[in-house]
Amino acid sequence: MLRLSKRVEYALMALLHMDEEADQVVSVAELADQYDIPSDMLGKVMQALARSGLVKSIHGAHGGYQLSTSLDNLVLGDVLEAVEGPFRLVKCQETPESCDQYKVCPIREPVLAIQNQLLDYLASFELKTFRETSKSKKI
Amino acid sequence: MLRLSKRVEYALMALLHMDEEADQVVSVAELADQYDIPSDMLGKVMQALARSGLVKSIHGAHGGYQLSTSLDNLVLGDVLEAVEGPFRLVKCQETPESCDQYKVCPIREPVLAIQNQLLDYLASFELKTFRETSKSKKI
DNA sequence: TCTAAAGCGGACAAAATAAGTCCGATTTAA
DNA sequence: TTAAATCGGACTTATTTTGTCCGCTTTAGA
Repeated sequence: MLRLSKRVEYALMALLHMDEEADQVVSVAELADQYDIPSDMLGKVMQALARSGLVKSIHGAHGGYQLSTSLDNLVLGDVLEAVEGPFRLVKCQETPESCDQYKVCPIREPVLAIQNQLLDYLASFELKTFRETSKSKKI
Repeated sequence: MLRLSKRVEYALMALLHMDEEADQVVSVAELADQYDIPSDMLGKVMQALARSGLVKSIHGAHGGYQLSTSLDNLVLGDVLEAVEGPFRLVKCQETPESCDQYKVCPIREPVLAIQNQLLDYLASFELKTFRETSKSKKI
C-alpha cells in the first residue's frame, strides 16, 4: 500500500534522537521510554541498524547504541534498506514465481522504471532534513 | 513496506490493455482471462476505476469497460488514488489516534514533507510511459 | 568475582491488512 | 425471456506486520 512501516518510523526516531544527543550512548530502554515504543520491537530495529553499520552497539552494562557517522552522511534509503532490506516496489522482483501474472505481465518494465526512480529519490533524501524540520530542533 | 498492491498492478494492466485495444469495450472476463487475474478481484478493481471516472462502465449483455479518456491524460497518482484512496505515507495521517507515538513523535513533519514529494512524483508520472515501455507495444 | 544492566537472536503469538471468493441484485442486448 | 454483463456487500483465507517471550552473551562496577 506504499506505506512506511512502523519499524522504519522507529528507526528514524531513534536516529534523530541520537543525532540530537550529540552521539552519546543511548540504550533501547531509554529510547523506548521516551518515544513510547515497545522496547523489544525497538531492540530488533536497532539490531538491524547495527548490522548495517548505521549505528554502533556497545555491549554490557551501560551499553547501548551510538551513531556510527553523522546524520549528515545518511539518506532515507540507508534506513529503509537497513530495516527492510533492498527496496522492491513489487514482489516479483524478489520472487518471480510468486506472481501468477509473471508470464503475461505487461507492466513489468515500466514498474521497474518507477522503482528505480524511487530508489534515486530515497538515495537523495538526506536525513539531515529531519533535523532541520523536526519540532524539537535546537537552534 | 512501500510496495505496490496487487490491486494497483491489476488496474495498470487493465488500463494499458484498454489503451492498446483502441478504447474498445472490454469485459472483466476477457481481461481476467488474458492476464490470469482472479475475475472477481479484477471486477472490484474495475469498479473502483469506474467510480473515480478513469473508465466508463457499460452495463448489461456485451457490456464492459472503456477508457474515459486517453492514457495520455492519466498519471500514476490517478490510479493509486482510484484504487486505494488518498495516498498516505503513514497511518497517522488518516487516524492520528491509532498511533501510540503521536504525542511525542519527532518525525511527523519531515515525513509529511516526503509524502508530499512522493505525491508530486506520482502526479508527474504519466501512464503513457507504460505504453512506450511495455513489451507488447505496437509500433 | 558476582551481579545487574545491557545487547543478541530465535521462536512464537497476535493483529492488521491484502487478496480472493461467494452470491444475490440489477441492467441490457438479442 | 434469457443470458451476459456490472454492482456491491459479506465473507474467508493468506500474508505481512507488529509485538512478545525467553534464554544467551557481554561488560561495568560494587
